[in-house]
Amino acid sequence: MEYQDLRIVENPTLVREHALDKLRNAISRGLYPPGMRLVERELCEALGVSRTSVREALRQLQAENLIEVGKRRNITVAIVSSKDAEDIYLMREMLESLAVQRFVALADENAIKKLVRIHKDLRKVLNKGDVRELAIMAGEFYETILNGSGSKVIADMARQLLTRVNYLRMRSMAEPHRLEDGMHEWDTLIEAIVERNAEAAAKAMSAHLSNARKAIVTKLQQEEELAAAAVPERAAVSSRRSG
Amino acid sequence: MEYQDLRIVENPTLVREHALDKLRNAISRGLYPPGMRLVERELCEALGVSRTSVREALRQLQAENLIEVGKRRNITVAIVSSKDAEDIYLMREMLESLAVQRFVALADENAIKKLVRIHKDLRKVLNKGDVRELAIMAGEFYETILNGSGSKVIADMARQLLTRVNYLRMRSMAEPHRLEDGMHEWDTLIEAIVERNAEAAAKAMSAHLSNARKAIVTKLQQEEELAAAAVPERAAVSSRRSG
DNA sequence: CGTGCATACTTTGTATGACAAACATAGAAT
DNA sequence: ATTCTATGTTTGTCATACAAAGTATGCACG
Repeated sequence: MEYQDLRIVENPTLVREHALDKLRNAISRGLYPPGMRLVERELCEALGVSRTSVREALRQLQAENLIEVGKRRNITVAIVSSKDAEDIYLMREMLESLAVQRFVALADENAIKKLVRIHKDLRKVLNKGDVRELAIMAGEFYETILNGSGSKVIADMARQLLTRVNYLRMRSMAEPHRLEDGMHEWDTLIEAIVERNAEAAAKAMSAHLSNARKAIVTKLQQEEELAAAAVPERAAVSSRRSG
Repeated sequence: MEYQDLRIVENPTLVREHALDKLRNAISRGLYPPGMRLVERELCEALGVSRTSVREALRQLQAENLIEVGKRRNITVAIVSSKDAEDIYLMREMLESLAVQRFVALADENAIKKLVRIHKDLRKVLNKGDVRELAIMAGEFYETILNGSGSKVIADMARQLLTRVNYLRMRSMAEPHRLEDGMHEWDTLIEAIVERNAEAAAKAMSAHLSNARKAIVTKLQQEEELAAAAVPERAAVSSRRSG
């Protein structure tokens, strides 16, 4: 007779993982906005952990492109340029349309029901106008699809990209026009998923992200032009006279 | 008048970066093969650096999916399953066909000449049959295209994927049949690039990676079946009776 | 006034040493 | 042979320490 596998799923949550999560969240939801300087000792205090752990977390954030190390070694929250955003959205388009295609092929009824539920909740929250909550739920929406795509490789990569543009997404949602459009695109997407039409679902996802890309890139370009006009040149070089 | 930017490009090569490079290379070229256990203190000795630096390097490798941390916290070189390999190659197909498309659109004569030169060298090395050197040059080939794609975001991601399957690529090249095919595919690709036919180049790249994918996935599946047959079941669970 | 220099502070990179917790190993005891 | 025990190994975490580089402060002097 065989013994069953009774092992407890150990979850001693490493300190560095905890720190990593906290920092990643802070960045992705804009609590630490792009360009903000991150000082190790301050992070230690904010997180209540040692420098060792903070530094290990920072190395992971660095590999995830969420922070940048300047030439003077100082660490700042990464700034996503309009060009970067464009490429990231192109990649999301490829990855997530593939992911949703697989989701439709693989998902059981429960997964689809979950998606439909999130979608309904989204509608409700939309009417309330709470952008923060909306962003979180939209995140759940994507997450459900990624989880159901059956590919850890693709899901991981898509998640990483999503995190990088999460702050931009949130700000983009603040514009009511884009929100309405996005909701319609989601409607189409959900419809295709419920009908288990993989092809249509992939197309819908692709269209949705393509539109989101255009909106965000346009907005970023405008901001970049404004910034360039306001500070004629060499703005980034002189670190002194910024205040 | 503007002051020129005279700053010296500082290159104090951080110890942790050095360690990271060394480890990444060791893994990607199979010196540390998949599944190998990595012990921090041994790495310290091998690299001649402190545990602090090794651990920071390990965190980056972890974020790059080149190593895995087991439930017992032990670190091993990541094993790429046939399924992972398939997904990675699908992503490479998407990314690198896009990259080469852009390369053709953007590249100056020099970049193209460089590519042609590498291609010629590849032919020569192919006849000599030195697989290691071949793999390195093929890497340069891809790297040149990625650098010329004009997108840091895409290039980074593609590089990361390439690193993950680099060991598999090397082993795949050991099979002469696949090598010949691959060379022909490269011929087609180079031809399209020289003619500055972006569309054709993208197609050629896609076809090449698709073929490479099939070859590698098939091979991996065979190996996995063999391994499964040799060790009936629960092989991964009992860490004791393996020796 | 502001120019220049000296001094003190800050931040990062790196190394060490310490210790607990989780495991693994080898003997010892039954 | 099974179980218990003592000992070693490995990782996770912290606290320090210090050098190098950069930044800020402040003072003296023409």
